[in-house]
Amino acid sequence: MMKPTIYDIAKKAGVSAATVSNVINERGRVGDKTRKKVLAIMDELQYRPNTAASVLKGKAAFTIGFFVPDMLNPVYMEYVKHAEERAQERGFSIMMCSTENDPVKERLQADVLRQKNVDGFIITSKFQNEELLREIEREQYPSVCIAHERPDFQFDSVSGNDWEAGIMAADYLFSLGHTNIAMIAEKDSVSSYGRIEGFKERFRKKEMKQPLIRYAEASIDQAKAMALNLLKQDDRPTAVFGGNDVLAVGIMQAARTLGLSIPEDISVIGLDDTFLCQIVSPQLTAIAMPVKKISYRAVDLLIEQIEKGGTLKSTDLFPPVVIERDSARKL
Amino acid sequence: MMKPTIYDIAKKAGVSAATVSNVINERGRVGDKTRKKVLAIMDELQYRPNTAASVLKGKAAFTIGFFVPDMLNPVYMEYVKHAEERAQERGFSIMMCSTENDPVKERLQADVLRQKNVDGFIITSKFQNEELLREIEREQYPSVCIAHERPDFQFDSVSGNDWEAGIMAADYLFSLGHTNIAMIAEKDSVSSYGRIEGFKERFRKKEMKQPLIRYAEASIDQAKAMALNLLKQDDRPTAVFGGNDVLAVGIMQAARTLGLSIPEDISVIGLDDTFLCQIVSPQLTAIAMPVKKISYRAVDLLIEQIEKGGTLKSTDLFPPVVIERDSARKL
DNA sequence: CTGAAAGCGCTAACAT
DNA sequence: ATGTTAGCGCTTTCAG
Repeated sequence: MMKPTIYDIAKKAGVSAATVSNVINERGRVGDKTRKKVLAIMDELQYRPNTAASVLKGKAAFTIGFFVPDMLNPVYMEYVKHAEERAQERGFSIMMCSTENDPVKERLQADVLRQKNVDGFIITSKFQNEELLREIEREQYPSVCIAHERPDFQFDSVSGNDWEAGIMAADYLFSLGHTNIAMIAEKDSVSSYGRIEGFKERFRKKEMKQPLIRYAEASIDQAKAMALNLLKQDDRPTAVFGGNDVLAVGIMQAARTLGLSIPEDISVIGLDDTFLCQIVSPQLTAIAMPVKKISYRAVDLLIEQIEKGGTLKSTDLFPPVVIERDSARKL
Repeated sequence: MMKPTIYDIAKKAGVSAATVSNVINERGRVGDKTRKKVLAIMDELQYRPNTAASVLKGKAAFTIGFFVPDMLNPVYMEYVKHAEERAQERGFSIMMCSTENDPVKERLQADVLRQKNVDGFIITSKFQNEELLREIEREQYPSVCIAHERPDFQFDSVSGNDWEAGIMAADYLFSLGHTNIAMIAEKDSVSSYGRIEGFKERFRKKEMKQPLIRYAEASIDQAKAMALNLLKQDDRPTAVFGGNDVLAVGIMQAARTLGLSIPEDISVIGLDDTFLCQIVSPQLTAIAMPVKKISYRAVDLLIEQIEKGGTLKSTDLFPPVVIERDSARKL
């Protein structure tokens, strides 16, 4: 017994397929008893419209392509999680797609998803493939960038305010009396750049000597290695700012292997406020990015684009907030 | 300028659509120069076949529906991650879908995904909705269960050997000289049940008094609360086994708030070996489930079902292995 | 080796 | 208020 089609319903209800379609889509005028009858039969036969057919007719697929660069940093999983949650509420599904920051994969998967008629893209990090980005822009393919502004492109973007987060990190540490402060920042990342600039800005304003900044990939081990190096110096900083939580965890581990205790010997703070912060010990004080809000807004924006057609070119910036826990102390 | 269709290619190449279809699908006999010409034009016009159309014709959608129960336990994210990785290698995409262990959501989303013509399901935990499961079984909808055997259903399943993992946990702790051991186990979970039974089995075999077992949801806070209670007893255990890593982290936090140091005052071990183990301090000794292998195998099995049609009814069980780190010590 | 034609399930004018 | 019809882009016999 095959899955019932709209014709099976129509036949059984003694009406035409068009009428069934009309009741499904609540379009056109349909008599009240006709509607009820059709509805009853759909229910009885457990009818489910075939999305492929309506997509072929030009309707939406109610599916969003979601790109993540790498799963090493849990913040991306948190973005996916919340986006899926919101998408479900809005009647959309998420096709998840990890690109490993590889321009070839980006191109491949973007093509695959477009073949599959996903209605739009959410991009959680810088695509390496600028050509692809230009193409998406040109075709006005509905897309929004998360945590990753691209002033050079006509994309909607929604992020936490990285620059402000950098500032808050500096100010918070200053307020604790620290002056000899270092930062370990993520390499090659747009958001990282904002965070660094905000951070440095504050030192400049106070006419203090610029903080030491080291760069690492967003991996615990790399951060640990950089931090080890940093903390072995003669004039060891009293506080280290991790440009994201993963980096901060690496810093904590470095401190521990050097026998430095946190926060007594050294303060460390993170940025993002992923669940990592609550798992490490001591729990990590961090500048929190409103990840959930960002995801929700990105999904809503994208759906608006899909419904209205075309890009809105809005740039939403959410303010960060500091979450005090136990990894930083007053000097 | 619209996206080119197969007809555009056909016209420009001076052949029929059927021929173009043949070269795309490498079917039928096509002359060598015809093929080359068609290929060249496809490339030039950046032609991408529209999946909706071929799905409508009855071909595969190259898409897998992946159900996760909740994102609180990172092990599910690790399953998704690896499944997506493997799916991509095999030319499939993943539609991720979280069900929050809610039977209504399960039903809703399963219906949605079937409408969207996903080729099969991967289910990472017990569906609450048995009726749905029976339906999937009856329709022979390609499906495989991960980490979640259902002997009562005709589903393929691939898991780590939970029973053996429980045994290994007990044996490992015995080998360290512990005898007063407790376990905090996850409530209402099929895998948890196996883990518990294996664990108890070993005590029975040794004719020791049965271990204390407490139940909690897979959340750090709940585990912590249970552990707090457990560790305040007069006859405090010298080792606690967390039925999964999240639970183990909760136990560690409880120990810490009681001023007990790990592993000096108390040993704790986890199960799954998610990245949590490497983040906490001390790093967590754990029984490792081969999550990556499981995901890969599940994807491969599912694709085999999709290609061959119908279920295979195989039950793959991967052996766990203990990963020693720093959270347990010899008594 | 290649083409003509029918049809997958649904939608949207346009008729009635 | 409902039905007729054409067609979305592709695949697949079946002829030639």
